[in-house]
Amino acid sequence: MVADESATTAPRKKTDRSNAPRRARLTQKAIVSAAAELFARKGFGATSLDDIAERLGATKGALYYHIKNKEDILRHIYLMVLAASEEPLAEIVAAPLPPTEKLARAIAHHVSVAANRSPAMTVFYREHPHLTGPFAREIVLRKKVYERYFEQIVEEGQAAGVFSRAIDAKIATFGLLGMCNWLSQWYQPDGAYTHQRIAAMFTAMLEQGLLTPPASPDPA
Amino acid sequence: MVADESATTAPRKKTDRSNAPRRARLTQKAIVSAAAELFARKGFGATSLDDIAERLGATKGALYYHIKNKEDILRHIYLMVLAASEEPLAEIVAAPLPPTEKLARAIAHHVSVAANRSPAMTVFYREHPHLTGPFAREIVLRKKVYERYFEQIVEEGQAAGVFSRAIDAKIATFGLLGMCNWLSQWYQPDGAYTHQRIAAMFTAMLEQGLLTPPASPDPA
DNA sequence: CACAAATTTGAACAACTGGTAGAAAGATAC
DNA sequence: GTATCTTTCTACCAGTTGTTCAAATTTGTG
Repeated sequence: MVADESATTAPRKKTDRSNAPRRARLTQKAIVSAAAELFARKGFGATSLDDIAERLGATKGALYYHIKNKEDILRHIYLMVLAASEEPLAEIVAAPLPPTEKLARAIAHHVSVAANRSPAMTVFYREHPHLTGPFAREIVLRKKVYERYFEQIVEEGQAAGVFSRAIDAKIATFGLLGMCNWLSQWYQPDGAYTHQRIAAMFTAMLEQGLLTPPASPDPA
Repeated sequence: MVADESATTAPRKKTDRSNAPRRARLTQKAIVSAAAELFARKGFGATSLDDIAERLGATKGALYYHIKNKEDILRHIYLMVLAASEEPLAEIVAAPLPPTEKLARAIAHHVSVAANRSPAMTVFYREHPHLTGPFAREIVLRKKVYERYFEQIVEEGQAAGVFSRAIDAKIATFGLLGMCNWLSQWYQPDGAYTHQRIAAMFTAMLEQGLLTPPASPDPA
């Protein structure tokens, strides 16, 4: 185990790099996205830096040239999710649209983020206890701001009379967010449903409900 | 702080042991429920057996008299959740009720489980990758069976014409389950909402939707 | 009291953890 | 070629992990 044939993996010396590049370039982005997958699958606490390095075909030591420490990787995952989420939603809320349309677009946006950044999203809603210091507080805050946008849309709809006041805006918001966020538990990119179709159905469910309209007195 | 008066519920065998036992008895149930809270808060991978033992005022070694190993604790958490969930739902589905009523009761049941067994539920939906072997497969199966009950209710409603066919039953099910399961992320037992009220609003949302009924042509 | 069974202890263990230091390799420019 | 800078590797540290186990302790019973 100690005496290994180092000749087998001997690094090619000089210029001839015509062969396939054995070693993929190690970047911060690659580390973060590899870590996101591992964190999503095994959890932050159970994933070691060795695991991450191995997955990238590198060694633990190399990681530390690109990242500060383990928590720093987690930080980058959170920033990645927030960067993809916040701005588009803020634009939708600010746009001059009827509440039903705002809700539809907001759901489409959120579902799309959840679907495309699936591992990072899983981590986002699972590993926040492992963030410490001021950054942890910042994330909680930004998450609340994000969720508040949805609540605003619901409230707007209620004020305009298009959404029922019988349902508490806060609970409605938690409900619709749960619906979307739960995607990360079952959505498969290569599955039978596109995220567009899922978003459309979620919107229909939330706006019209499951019940068929009471048999309208429509004489043929 | 350590010694609770178990005398109140003590089955009191023969000799009168009216005095309080100095050391709280270490039981499998106590271990599992303490572990559930810690797993929910810090994650399975980041929670050590020392943490669990310390919380119970015992030592790590003592745990092994009551449980086989760490994964065994997790197993018990899963069994606990399933035991509280499966049977009541099966009864609701089998009962001779209209689909809308079945849906309402199923949601009420599920929300109540999620609200009362909060830490265990959090663990249930978060730590399944840490289950290994045949037991892991069994859990996946039973979870699917459980979720299938909800799907059945939706399909039943569609067949009866009371639920719209425009919404895929599978997606509707994932949506409503997400709504309920997300509770574990925000529900606080001492908060402003009882789980009954939450369930009622979720049901209203899912059945009628958020939209106010189209202004009925109701003169006067 | 004694005696046995049930329970807990505390130490030991091998394996692994996140993190660090420094040498070595590779690339780039002169 | 030499010099410089970036990137990766090896080796190691100090601490923690899950697990085992013989010995000590507590408990129930006669």
